[in-house]
Amino acid sequence: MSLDHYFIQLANHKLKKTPKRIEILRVMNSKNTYFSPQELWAMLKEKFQKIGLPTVYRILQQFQEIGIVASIQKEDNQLYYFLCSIKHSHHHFICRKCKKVSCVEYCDFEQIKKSVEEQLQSKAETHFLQIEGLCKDCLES
Amino acid sequence: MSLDHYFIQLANHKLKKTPKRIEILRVMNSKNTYFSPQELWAMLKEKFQKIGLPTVYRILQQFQEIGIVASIQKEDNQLYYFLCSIKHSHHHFICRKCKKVSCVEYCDFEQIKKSVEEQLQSKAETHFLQIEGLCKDCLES
DNA sequence: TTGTAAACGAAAATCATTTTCATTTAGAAT
DNA sequence: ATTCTAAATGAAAATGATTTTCGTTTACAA
Ligand SMILES: [Mn+2]
Ligand SMILES: [Mn+2]
Ligand SMILES: [Zn+2]
Ligand SMILES: [Zn+2]
Repeated sequence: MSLDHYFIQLANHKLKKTPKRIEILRVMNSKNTYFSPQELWAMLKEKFQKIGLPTVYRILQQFQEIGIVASIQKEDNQLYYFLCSIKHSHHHFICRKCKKVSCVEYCDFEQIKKSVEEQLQSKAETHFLQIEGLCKDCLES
Repeated sequence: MSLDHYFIQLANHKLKKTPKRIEILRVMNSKNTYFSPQELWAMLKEKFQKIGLPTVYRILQQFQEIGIVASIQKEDNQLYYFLCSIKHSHHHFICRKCKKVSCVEYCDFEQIKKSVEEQLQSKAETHFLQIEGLCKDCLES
């Protein structure tokens, strides 16, 4: 996706187009993988003489708030973000080898919802689904 | 479920049947809700004059390793555990009001797996699904 | 009853994440 | 182009959950 798309979102939410934000977007947009704040920080330190880790955390949080990044859940309970501008509820496929993240729009939750509600007599309101495996590229290599 | 079931698992894995372990099992077995280590610690402090937080963390980890507790994922990225002895892959329904956790054995993942693998030409290996809503009791009250 | 590995508590360490606050900067207004 | 100001940032410290260390205690088998 074009960086301009993200710049427009920044403007829409009155977030300034700063060098740090631009670089984070550039790095994240160069690969479709998820990143930890520390990883991004390490990459940004190669380009900027001064760059604080809190800045990275802040920017990622803001990007999540304005809906251009999403986070994934890992066993280590740390924060991982990736670019995702889809607004409606959907899910993610994550390659366990290369960390690539792909959006999964298809999900027939109705069956499970129905089963849960019947068996437990409860109301299923939301669901979180994350799929892991090997992506096309990693399967081939 | 009877506490004896858990005591047998302790014995099977050569874990001693200590007062702290017994009490954690008793507390967790008294409600079908999830607990944070800190919550359990607070409850245990009422019964024991001396009880360290690391003990609670250690016991919960061990219980997870021997397959009598499982953990849930929350937005705050902290650890939450609940009693669950089901060995095979399944999912959980969590009541957002009372924190009750129910196991969900039904899941037709084949459809999504097929869709993902076709569209992304990837291999879907594992999936994590967590359902949130209101349980029977909380719906009624 | 005794021996011993396992369990435990206290204290400190670790480490990811957040807060504080003084300084700098993007971008709008002039 | 210059000025102004709220937003953005860095440095340092704080926070808070979780883990490690290590000396003492305990479960339980012999
Ligand atoms: Mn879904
Ligand atoms: Mn499933
Ligand atoms: Zn891959
Ligand atoms: Zn409930």
